[in-house]
Amino acid sequence: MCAYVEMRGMTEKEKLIYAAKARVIKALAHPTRLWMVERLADGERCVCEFADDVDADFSTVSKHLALLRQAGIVEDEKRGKQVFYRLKVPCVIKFMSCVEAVIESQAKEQSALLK
Amino acid sequence: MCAYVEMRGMTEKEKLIYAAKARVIKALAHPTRLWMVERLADGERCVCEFADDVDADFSTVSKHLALLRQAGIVEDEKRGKQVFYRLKVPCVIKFMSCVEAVIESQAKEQSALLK
DNA sequence: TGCACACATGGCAAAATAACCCTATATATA
DNA sequence: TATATATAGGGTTATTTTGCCATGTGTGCA
Repeated sequence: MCAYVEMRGMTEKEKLIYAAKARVIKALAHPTRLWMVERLADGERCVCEFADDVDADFSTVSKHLALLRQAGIVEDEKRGKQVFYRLKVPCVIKFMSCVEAVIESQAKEQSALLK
Repeated sequence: MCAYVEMRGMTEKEKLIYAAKARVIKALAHPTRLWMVERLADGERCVCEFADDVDADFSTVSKHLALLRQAGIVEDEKRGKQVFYRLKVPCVIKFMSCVEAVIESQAKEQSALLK
């Protein structure tokens, strides 16, 4: 322990809150799920559309979408034989530009090293 | 496969991009790391401050911070015996309000079920 | 010079995740 | 009603992540 004044431990309530937040973010932390979320920014899509586009088993795609639904990021609606998914809280899309900023900052650093 | 017109598979380049994005988001997808990132919004902190606050081994805290650094989210600076961490791309903080919105949306739904 | 502190890192075991295959369910359609 | 289609969910295995311990490194101080 270091000799510091202002100590502020993580309370029990905070632990629960941050676990919940991490759970939402974790749902976005997968290439396929991230891609699907960004596609949903353009409007709803059914599972089979994703299954065609993504190079993965149908059941894998279905499970990814289920995970996003459980996290509260998307919602689904069954119409006929198909199930359509759409963004429930569209603000998640806005975050992507920041993620890109992180990557660009990294890239800039990397290229600076080569000089 | 369903009978749909507009099919747009994930290109190889997109796979790389989304893997990179997911890597950044994954760095945030942990309760302890998330908590540390939010604390850093108030200014830099040294590792030992976190170690005092977080209920985990010192080495665990150090590894979490290393992971955030490798993801390009924080940067560190050694001053004397201590290493100080600070946010490198502060926009990540703005995302938190959206994550909270997701959780509130979920909570609202849950309580609606009880009526 | 030697010691104590602040961190980082390698190794390891447990836990969580991911992706496949297979089966079950619901809905349109013949 | 039988059948094909669209999707969900269980089971299993491989991979990744997590967190602790032990150890190594650098820095200030006695």
